[in-house]
Amino acid sequence: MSHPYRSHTCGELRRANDGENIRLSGWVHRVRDHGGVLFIDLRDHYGITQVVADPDSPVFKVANELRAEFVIRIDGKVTKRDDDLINPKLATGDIEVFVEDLQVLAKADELPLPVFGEPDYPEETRLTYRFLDLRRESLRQRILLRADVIAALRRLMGERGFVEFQTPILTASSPEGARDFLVPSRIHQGKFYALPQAPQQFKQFSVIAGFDKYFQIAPCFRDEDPRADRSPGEFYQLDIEMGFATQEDVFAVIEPVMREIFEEFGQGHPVSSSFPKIRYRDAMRRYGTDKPDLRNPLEMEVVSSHFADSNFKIFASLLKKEGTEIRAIPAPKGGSRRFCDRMNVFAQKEGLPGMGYVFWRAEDNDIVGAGPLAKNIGRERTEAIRQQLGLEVGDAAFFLGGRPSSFEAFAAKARDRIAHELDLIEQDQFKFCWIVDFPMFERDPDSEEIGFSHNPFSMPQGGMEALETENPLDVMGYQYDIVCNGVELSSGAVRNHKLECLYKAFELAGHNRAFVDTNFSGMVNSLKFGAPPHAGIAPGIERIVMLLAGVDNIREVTMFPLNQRAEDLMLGAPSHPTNQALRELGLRMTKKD
RNA sequence: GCGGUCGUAGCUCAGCCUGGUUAGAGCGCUGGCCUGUCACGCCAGAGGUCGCGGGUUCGAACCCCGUCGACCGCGCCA
Repeated sequence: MSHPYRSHTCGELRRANDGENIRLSGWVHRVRDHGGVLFIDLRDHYGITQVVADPDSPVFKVANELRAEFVIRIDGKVTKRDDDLINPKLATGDIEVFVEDLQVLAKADELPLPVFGEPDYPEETRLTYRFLDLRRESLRQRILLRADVIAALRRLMGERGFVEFQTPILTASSPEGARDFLVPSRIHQGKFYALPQAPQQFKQFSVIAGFDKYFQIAPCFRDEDPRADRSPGEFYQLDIEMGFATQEDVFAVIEPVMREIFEEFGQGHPVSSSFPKIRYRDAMRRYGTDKPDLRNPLEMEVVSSHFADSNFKIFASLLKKEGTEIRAIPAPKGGSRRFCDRMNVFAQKEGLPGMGYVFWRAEDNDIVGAGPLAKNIGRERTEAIRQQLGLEVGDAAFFLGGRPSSFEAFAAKARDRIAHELDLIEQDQFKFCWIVDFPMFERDPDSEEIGFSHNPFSMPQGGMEALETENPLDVMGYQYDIVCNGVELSSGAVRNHKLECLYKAFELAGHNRAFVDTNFSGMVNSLKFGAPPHAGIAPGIERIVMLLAGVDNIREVTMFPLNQRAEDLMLGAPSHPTNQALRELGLRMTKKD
């Protein structure tokens, strides 16, 4: 036996190895002690093999001392199992190994976190003992899935002529965007680096430098509060930028990459054959959100005309104000008072006064709307609404009114809730779409001032001419999001590579040239020396893997995540610096009040 | 910064609404028994400041106030 630890792995032995003398190393997954005979499930990266010890074995006594997660090396003989003893759940279930020698390579204390059986454990424990958590099959498989996805992305991008570059981690603070992580400079005391929120500027420089197709599995750092689908601190993007490219060129690259990834790793669930393009404005109107879940078939419709000057005074008077409308969420098969009341209560819990509804039932061979709202507006208007929404007996519709911005967020939730309750969500598939034509500018509701609504560096549709002649609020950008099952996977844009046009865009957002020159000097400079038209996108890696793995928490697809309070419980980060470190950096701590 | 939910054995949870003997169950752990299990089985045992502090009460896991923590959400994330 030449190797000190193993001749085979724990996932390798088959019936064909019957009779061989072999050596295995691994963790004691589980011991089943029958007094006279002892079964040890031995586990390594590759699988589990059943090891058997009986009183005839020279190491029977040692085997009796084994506990969960001991690391051992065994020598033994592979034996074919009798037909009635085969374990079909194990890849190695046709055989077992009779142990002849056994060495304990490392003992294990009583476990703070069991590996076998994977019982639910508090996340704090799982993060403190992440190395144990990672021994558990389900987390382990998700981390391996992530690795496979990243490897496939590299392959797919490479096949398309994209070249992977590394960009700086110690870089400059960007005045726009999220909070930066700052790193103090020792050489320049009092100055700080910032960790990149994304390699946004570097990827543009790459293309401006003439590298036609850039990509990177890029680490991004943002000091913002976490959510279930948003890790505190750091995350990864498939960062892409292309020279001489239009919006359509970016779509043409990303669509097949996404489709291949989701088809290969998506548990066989079907993937949209084409990715429909939905204008931002239409998405907000139909779904109340710019990241619609297209597995949900419900679409809102504007039904203002049916309520104008009607006897439903709340809506009728509402509609007299500027910028208001009434929208209906159809609810096929939701036509019971019970269901409608439940949704109304849901609306009230969400802070609305309520949600009006009509439901339709059969009456004397006729379809009649029921509910207080139907009574108020009368039979004709109720019927017109039914016709518009294409609803039948047994269906219902819910109504929201006011300025769209005041109810759209709730409408999106309600649409989601209604579809879930009525079981209308199409399960087990990936439905993609593009959201396009985002507005370049928006009016701040408080200050009334016009600012960028998205990325200031995006190319406005219509270019300079549009900026000079159109109402800024009507100008749209070449900006786009890719959305899958209601999850925003990424944003992208055609970049504004014309300096004059960039100045003009900032001017409309209330910033003069000096502001742009000061805050974006690198970008401004790069546009002065022959910047090609270019465009890009950056899908979030974790979001993709979450969808593929079917989990709704980003920490379930991250090997060593920070907790909700942005702490590393294993290594104790963040931690206090030493006085010497502070001195070298020229920093002094002050007390927080 | 704000809101919601939760906090009882190492873990998952019951008990709390309606205060009253010794706070229970399953899993895990320890010991014993068991020669074919693979979620092995059987017997026994250890293990609790009911998150913490205060209040009400003759009496608090239970009611009230405060506080700490976890998770989820809002703000934030161009």
